[in-house]
Amino acid sequence: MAGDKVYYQVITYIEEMVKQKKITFGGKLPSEREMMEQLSLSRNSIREALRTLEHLGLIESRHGKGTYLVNHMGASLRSVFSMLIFLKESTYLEVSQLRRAIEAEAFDLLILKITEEEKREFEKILEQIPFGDAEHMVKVDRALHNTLISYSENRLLFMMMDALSEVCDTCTRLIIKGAVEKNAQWWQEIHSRICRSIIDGDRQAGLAAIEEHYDWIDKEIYSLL
Amino acid sequence: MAGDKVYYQVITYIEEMVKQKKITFGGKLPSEREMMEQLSLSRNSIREALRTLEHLGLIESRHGKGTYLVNHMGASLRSVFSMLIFLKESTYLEVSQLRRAIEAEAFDLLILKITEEEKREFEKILEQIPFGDAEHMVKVDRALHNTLISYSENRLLFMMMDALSEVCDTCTRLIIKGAVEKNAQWWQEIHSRICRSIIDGDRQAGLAAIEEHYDWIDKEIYSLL
DNA sequence: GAGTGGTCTAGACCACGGC
DNA sequence: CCGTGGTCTAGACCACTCC
Repeated sequence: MAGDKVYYQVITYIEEMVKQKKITFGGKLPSEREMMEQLSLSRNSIREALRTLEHLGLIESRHGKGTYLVNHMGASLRSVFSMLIFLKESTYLEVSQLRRAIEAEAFDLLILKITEEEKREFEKILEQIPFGDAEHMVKVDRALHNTLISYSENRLLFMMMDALSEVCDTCTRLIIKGAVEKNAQWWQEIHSRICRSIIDGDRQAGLAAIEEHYDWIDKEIYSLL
Repeated sequence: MAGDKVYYQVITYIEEMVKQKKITFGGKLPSEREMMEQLSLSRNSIREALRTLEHLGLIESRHGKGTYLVNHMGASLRSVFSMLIFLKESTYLEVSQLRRAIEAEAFDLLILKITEEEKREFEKILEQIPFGDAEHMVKVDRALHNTLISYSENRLLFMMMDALSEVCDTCTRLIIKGAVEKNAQWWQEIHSRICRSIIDGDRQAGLAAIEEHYDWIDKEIYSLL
């Protein structure tokens, strides 16, 4: 966190306030004009620093209200990933491979510590799989993957998956819709298998289903290029 | 990438230049004073925008020289992860679990497309495992994990692993050094197994070894808390 | 209307890099 | 010495939110 530029003073200043718990998430920071006095810096420098922190996901400036301490690190990750894709420094296929890794790991963690109550959640999802049109199935798909990740109880995995999902949202939607239209039965089956393996605590079957699920997605991505 | 704030004009401006290939990585952008004229914005706004892009990893301002288009997205990721840890919105254990996921996936990709030449690289590493002190073994460890990831040919996995590694660098170093001192033989064996499984193309054995490797790290992290 | 962020003005000086 | 980024000055006006 070190640096020679002036705005690091602002960052340190805010970090101190966080450390000493003078502000917590959702709390309001001193106004720009107030920080200006307290740190004897120009408003320019204050604002440059705030911009940095804003894009780090630590604060949010609300017009007419003030600057607030928030936790939007997820959005930060998202913008970095978007930039990577934009600059072609990464591809959808690479993103998909990372998603596969995260989902498999989340599944592994989930299987170890899932409660009966959580299992019932998956039973509900399982029931919803057979019915509905493409739109409905996209929803069920999201619900399943989301629940899987969140019950893994690893906030980092959750945040990563969330960020990555949004990055290639349109791409994914296209693929999923294509899938449920062309191959609805297979799609239903693979998701049912994932659900059931969670409920039954069958690690091998679950991982295999996830593999198959992503193999298919990767194949589709490949065919889109 | 939309937004109402003025500095989005600057971002769009630069994005356009990138799209039209007027500048490439390493290239120099117009000076702040020049952009000021071209976009009819104040220098303040230009600079706020540049700060945003700098912390996104897209540009770098060099004092006395100018602003350059770069690719430092890795550093951006790193700072977000550091912030997460700093704010206790994530833990070393969570980071370790993500690393495990990435490494397992990289291994999977690697196994599919490794060349004979690349295998020889792992043979070299394998030879170096038995010799040396703690310091040496830390180096070999790095070399192995690094080579594994980079041969997976997924730049995203590589970048993620790189960012995550630096975030918990001191923590990891401690653990590894502890390992090679307390349990050198086990440490050597597990790394040998990873190498051999790559050379032999034995997916099951490799994944098992990686699991074991990270199980041990997680256990150590747990005992540090 | 008071307070706040968003932006601008029209300059200025310093520190750094390259010629 | 010149161009560049880093920072500052001492204001200003607008748009927004809350009371």
